[in-house]
Amino acid sequence: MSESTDNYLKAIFAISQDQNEGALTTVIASRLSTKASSVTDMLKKLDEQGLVKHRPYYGTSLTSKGRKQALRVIRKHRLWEYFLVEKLGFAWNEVHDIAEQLEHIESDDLTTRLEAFLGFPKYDPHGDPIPDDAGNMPPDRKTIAASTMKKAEAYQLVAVTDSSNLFLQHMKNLNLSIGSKLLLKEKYPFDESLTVTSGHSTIHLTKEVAANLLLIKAAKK
Amino acid sequence: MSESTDNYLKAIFAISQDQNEGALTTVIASRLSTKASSVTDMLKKLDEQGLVKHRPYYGTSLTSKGRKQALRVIRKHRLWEYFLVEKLGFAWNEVHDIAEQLEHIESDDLTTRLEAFLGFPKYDPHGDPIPDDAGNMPPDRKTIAASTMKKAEAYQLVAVTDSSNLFLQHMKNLNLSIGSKLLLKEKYPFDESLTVTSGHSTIHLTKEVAANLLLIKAAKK
DNA sequence: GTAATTATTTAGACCAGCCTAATTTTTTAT
DNA sequence: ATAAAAAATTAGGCTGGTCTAAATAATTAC
Repeated sequence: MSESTDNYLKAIFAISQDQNEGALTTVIASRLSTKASSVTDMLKKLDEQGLVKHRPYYGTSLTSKGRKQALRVIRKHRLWEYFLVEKLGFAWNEVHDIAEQLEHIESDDLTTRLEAFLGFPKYDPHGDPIPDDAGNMPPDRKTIAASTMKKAEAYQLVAVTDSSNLFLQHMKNLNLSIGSKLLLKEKYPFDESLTVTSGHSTIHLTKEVAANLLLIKAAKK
Repeated sequence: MSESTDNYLKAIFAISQDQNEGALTTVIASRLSTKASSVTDMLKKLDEQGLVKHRPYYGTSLTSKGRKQALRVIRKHRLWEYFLVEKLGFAWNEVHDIAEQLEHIESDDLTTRLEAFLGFPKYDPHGDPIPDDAGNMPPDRKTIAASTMKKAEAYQLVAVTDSSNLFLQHMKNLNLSIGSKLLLKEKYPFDESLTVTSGHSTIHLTKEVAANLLLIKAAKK
């Protein structure tokens, strides 16, 4: 399993996640910043190895073998992100590229020891679930977008839907992070923006921002 | 800088360490388990990049740029080894191959944070010195081989000269590890073996083993 | 239903890093 | 000093993964 193989499997997994159904060649290409012809070549090889099922114009999907491998890589990526933030003190918007390298380290023993060392975390610093050794995701948290917050209810920010550095940086500027406790203060129907309080500060969330923040109801405090 | 480049630089560095003077092509080849012709190819490229100075039949040596890069890789390798043993609980003879992968992760920020997280260790689990950020090795400890131990003197095992898995495994069987406190009990001139005590147990060291154990004088206890 | 657009594949090439086989250069032995 | 041995290099080829340019297939627009 080369690093390139891992990256293709991860990309196909991610694409099949949000847009349901198979991943189109062009979509894979754009996600991996590569050319469609390269993707065609590679998919042929992955298909031969039994990792994906490739059907032109319809989409490529992972076989169970491919999905298992993709989950292994995602597991490693998220555990390392957790390590980088919780143990080494990185800001959560700085860790992606490093985790992108660490996820390719091969050693099951390392992965299980790392997981134990970290205290068996279930979600990474972006709020994404960490698969267990068998590839099972932790139970879903019933999250709501910040845009649907209600007054007099306490919330906790547990995940974001946009993990781009641009958005992560914006959150940092707003002084928001995973774990922040939020209360709705005001809603502005005109532009669908809202203000919330987090601790002692008040934060204004535009419609675009609010849509990307996932919350759970929290014990009032 | 590719992983392959790193590995060549490391190999040349290590060879120049023990056998003084430049590394011969065949020696590099055998150390990297590759063929002499491949080494020739690669040395040409490294020379063009200003990382090594290659002189046929005489030996290849690192330029200061090459040495700097080699030390960066060695630094990462040894910090990761320390991490694997001290934080993840690996046995010290299990960590080499994993560190061999981790050493190629690119991020100076990661390296400095890791170093701080580990408490600025000066020696790795095999007793090898860890270069600092600028490539400086910690001050030499004046070690002696176990074969020159004297009675009524307390010693501590701080390093080994053979880091092969075979030797490391043997040490584990003997119940010896870095940090062990040793006292000479008896010397047997016939086969140059000796017996030492470590805590409450007595250990018999053959000539071959004793030559590979490096000790410092320790406070008596 | 034909034309235009979009998606995909093929053909041929490149690069890093490795290989084998053959050859050349240097060193060593006698 | 010459022959044998050792060290190094060259020539040519392979693989994985990528690319560009050209060709083909499917979808969509009208």
